[in-house]
Amino acid sequence: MTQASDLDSLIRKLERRDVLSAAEREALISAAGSRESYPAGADLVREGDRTDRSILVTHGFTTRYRVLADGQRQITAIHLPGDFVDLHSFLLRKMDHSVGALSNVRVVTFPHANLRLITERHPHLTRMLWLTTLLDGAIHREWIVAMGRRSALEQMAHLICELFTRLNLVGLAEFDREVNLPITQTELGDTLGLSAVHVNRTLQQLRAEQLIVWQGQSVRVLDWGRLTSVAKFDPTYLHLEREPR
Amino acid sequence: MTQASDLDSLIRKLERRDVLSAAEREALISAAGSRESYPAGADLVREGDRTDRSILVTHGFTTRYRVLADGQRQITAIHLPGDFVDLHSFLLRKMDHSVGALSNVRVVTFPHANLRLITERHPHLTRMLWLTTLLDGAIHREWIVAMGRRSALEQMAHLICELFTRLNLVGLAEFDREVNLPITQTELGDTLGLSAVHVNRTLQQLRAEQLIVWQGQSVRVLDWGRLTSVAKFDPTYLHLEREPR
DNA sequence: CGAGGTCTTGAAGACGATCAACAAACGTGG
DNA sequence: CCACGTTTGTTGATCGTCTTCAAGACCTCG
Repeated sequence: MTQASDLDSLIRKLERRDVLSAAEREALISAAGSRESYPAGADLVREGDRTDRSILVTHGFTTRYRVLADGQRQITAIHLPGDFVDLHSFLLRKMDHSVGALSNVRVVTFPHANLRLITERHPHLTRMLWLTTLLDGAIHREWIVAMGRRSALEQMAHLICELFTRLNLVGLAEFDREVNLPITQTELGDTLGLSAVHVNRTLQQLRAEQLIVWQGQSVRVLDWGRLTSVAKFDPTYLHLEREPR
Repeated sequence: MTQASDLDSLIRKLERRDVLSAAEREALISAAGSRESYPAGADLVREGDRTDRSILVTHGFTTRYRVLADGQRQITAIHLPGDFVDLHSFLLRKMDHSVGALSNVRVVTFPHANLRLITERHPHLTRMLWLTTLLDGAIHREWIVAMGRRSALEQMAHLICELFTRLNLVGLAEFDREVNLPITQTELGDTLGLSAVHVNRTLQQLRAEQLIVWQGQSVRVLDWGRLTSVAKFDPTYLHLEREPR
């Protein structure tokens, strides 16, 4: 069964934005269903699926992606522990994208029936769950800005800044230490809308400018200040303030 | 004061996705606050604002946009009548983008206090409002796919297909008739992440291929089937099915 | 009628894609 | 523990899409 500690990242993420009552934490824990594991490369959900549950990542990394008719692939979101991969399926019902595992992942499922109960009994907790999907939307908008108006170098730097900040939030990154990012250059290309070759050259440029070290899955930011300035990274869109919501 | 008919587009948009009870329609109407008007070019909301209300467009077109330090601009959403421009400000609190009027617009405001009451008394209506922000997110994802993996021509065709479909939903477009789109080529460029010059050439190509006629603000699709196939437009992401949510 | 915004066109150049080949790292089974 | 096959990363050369710059036409509205 699900253990309370599985929800630590989620609760940490929520409590960064507002206070949760003990009753709300309880409600969240009792809404959780089964634990599951998926190997790297597996699909957790497929485009077109109609599921009766939403999935929370507890360990590992996943992506939302779509594959076009000609085989081209675009990743539209990267999920870290504490992120729901498809909370929107609770109301959208039919998946308009797939969800794949970047690394081996462990998840906890939330039956939609239980989520519905939360919306009927816990207005504030409902708003907090709603908030997590709004944060998704804010990140989507930032990616649109990056894809539309930033160079490959800026875009890459921006993604690294975002991932570090979000990982830090759930205790998985310190800004001056190396971090584990299980994502290949091909996947980075599918995320940023670039070719894998150009991703490679962009990373080399970031390395040449002494901004990062990226070897295998280990990434280290050498100069956070300069990286954020290259990226024009402003974390406002992550809404990190704790306030009544 | 707000008239019930101001909410027609919103209610039409919601009822396309699920049934609303009379009590829910009432609750929505009584949650509405003042009516306001803005001239084309005005800002309804500015990045950094903390507002105590959310805005619903009843007439006209608006955009969400961000301006980068170097003056570059990126539009991240286009709103039609029946769309909330910033329902997310109810929970995100601080705006991470601005909202501008593409045309003269009329709006109805919803004080956050009233929205909060809805979340406390009307679980299903709350889910429907939540749903509208999830639809925003789904559209964002589709734009990310378009920006990352589609050519300028495909991207432009896709945007036209999306706008026609969304306008049709609120009774403002027939697929074989001309439609009023108050958006300049510069603004199209800021939407698609292209230069205004390239937007111009892309539109000329769509015209040369007998797909559209676009003169001033009047747009007419000449061959919906071929346009959707050029755009690889699949409306799944707009979640047009009516079902329990 | 004039002025500012919008649209259009041409020329040159940059950024990133594509193609191709090879090196390095990884994992799997023998 | 090594051999081998596969995935991932790296490099060079060429190509194409889209950008930038610049100028002129058109249009709308005071």
